[in-house]
Amino acid sequence: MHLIPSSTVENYLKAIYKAQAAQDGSKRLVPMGQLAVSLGVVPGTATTMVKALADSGLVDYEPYAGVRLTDAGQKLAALVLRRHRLMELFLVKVLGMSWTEVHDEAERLEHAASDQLIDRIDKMLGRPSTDPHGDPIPNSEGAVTTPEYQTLLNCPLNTTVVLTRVTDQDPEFLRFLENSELTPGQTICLEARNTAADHVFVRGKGNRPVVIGLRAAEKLQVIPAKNVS
Amino acid sequence: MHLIPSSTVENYLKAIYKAQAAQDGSKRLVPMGQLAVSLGVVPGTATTMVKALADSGLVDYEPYAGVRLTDAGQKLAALVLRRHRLMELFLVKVLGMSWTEVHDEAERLEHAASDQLIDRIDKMLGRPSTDPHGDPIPNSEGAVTTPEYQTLLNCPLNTTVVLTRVTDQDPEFLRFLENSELTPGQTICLEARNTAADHVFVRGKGNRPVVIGLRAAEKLQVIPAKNVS
DNA sequence: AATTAAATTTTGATAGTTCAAAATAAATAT
DNA sequence: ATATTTATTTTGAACTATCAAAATTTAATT
Repeated sequence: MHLIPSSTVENYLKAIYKAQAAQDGSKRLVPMGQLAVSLGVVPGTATTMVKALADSGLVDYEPYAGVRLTDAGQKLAALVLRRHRLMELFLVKVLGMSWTEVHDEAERLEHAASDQLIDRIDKMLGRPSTDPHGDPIPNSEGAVTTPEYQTLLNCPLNTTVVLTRVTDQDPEFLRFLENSELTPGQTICLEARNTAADHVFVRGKGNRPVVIGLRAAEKLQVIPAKNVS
Repeated sequence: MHLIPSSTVENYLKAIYKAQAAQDGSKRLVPMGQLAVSLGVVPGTATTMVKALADSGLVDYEPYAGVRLTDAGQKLAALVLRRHRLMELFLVKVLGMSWTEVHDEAERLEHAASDQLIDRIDKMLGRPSTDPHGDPIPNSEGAVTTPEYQTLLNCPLNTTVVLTRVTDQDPEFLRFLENSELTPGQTICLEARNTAADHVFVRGKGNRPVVIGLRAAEKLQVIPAKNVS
């Protein structure tokens, strides 16, 4: 019944949260198989844990259908993401680590840092709203406002846009972006999109043209250059 | 046989290390009961874990006698202490936390921080040799030089000395010291020592006289004021 | 030396997290 | 609608870390 939020529990909640966020607003159930894959465990393990989470009231579980966070689970997950993202930004801003490599470090520290420490970091960074990848940072109550960005898949052509968020944490991918001058905050311009060829043409800051596949293009979120906040 | 150094393993090694350091140089065996108490577990638990540590070659274990770190165990323990102490200093120096409260935070972070992060912190702090409590910081090879300080129990009377190390991490005790202006680095003077009354008289910086018991006095380590390094 | 007391080890159980493989349910294809 | 594929759940087992309580060993007393 009463489960102390261990690292494992926090990771399950986080994975469910991200899966829900990825599929739309929320509502829909996350299938067990997908959850198991994202956590790197065998399906049966996910079933077992999810049943325990359901007993603790952190998720709703429908056998053979999937899981969904309850309000309590949602809040807890958001607080884990808050710790993770503030930690990432801290590692970049204060310790000078590369934004391409902070993910794994933060992945471990997020379970060890106290709320007090996190709040201190938050204050030191000036209560930031996004992390180095452009992911929104939930507040200390677990509330987040996730702006609806366009991606390079659906944004207008030949318009100046600002690269705002990168939804993939793979260091290799991030290093590629860095080498291509496609980093969050950069002003870029989508010059062509070819569905048949499965690629898009982006012109980055240094006027450098880069070709990337549609799968990767979808991971780059942008806003029109005019309403930079 | 091959045991991955979990937080638990690291904590056992650290506890054995500290017990050895507390009783003298090393050599002698740490009794199981003492180890169990310092880790907050039941004696049988300590026995079980220590046998596993012995199987991994991290400790020498003699039934009914006690444990002692092997060279491998010693090195690992020192590296955990390195992480802990650098983390403490970092929390104080960079995040502005109080030296009286960083212990528990570091206790958790020391198991999550990568060597890479620790080295970055080490560099940022200028490769410091001691933490906020005056405890020496092992180098990245696990080597430490632990100076032999005197304590308020055996230092000369009416001599100016520098409070150099405090060997107790209890926040309440540390806050008492802070309120009494007895913090590491302060110049103080031991004006009286009374074994019968179980107390000593110290005059701190602001000329403020403080009386403390011998048990507490033993936790305050000092060096003569002249050879401040 | 014999007895008592204290410390240590064993034994049996439990909780959390995981896997492998068998059983079952749901979805898809024939 | 029946068979087959795919996804999910169950079952049985393992591993880590722990405790309670019984058994044993060592140390201390009488």
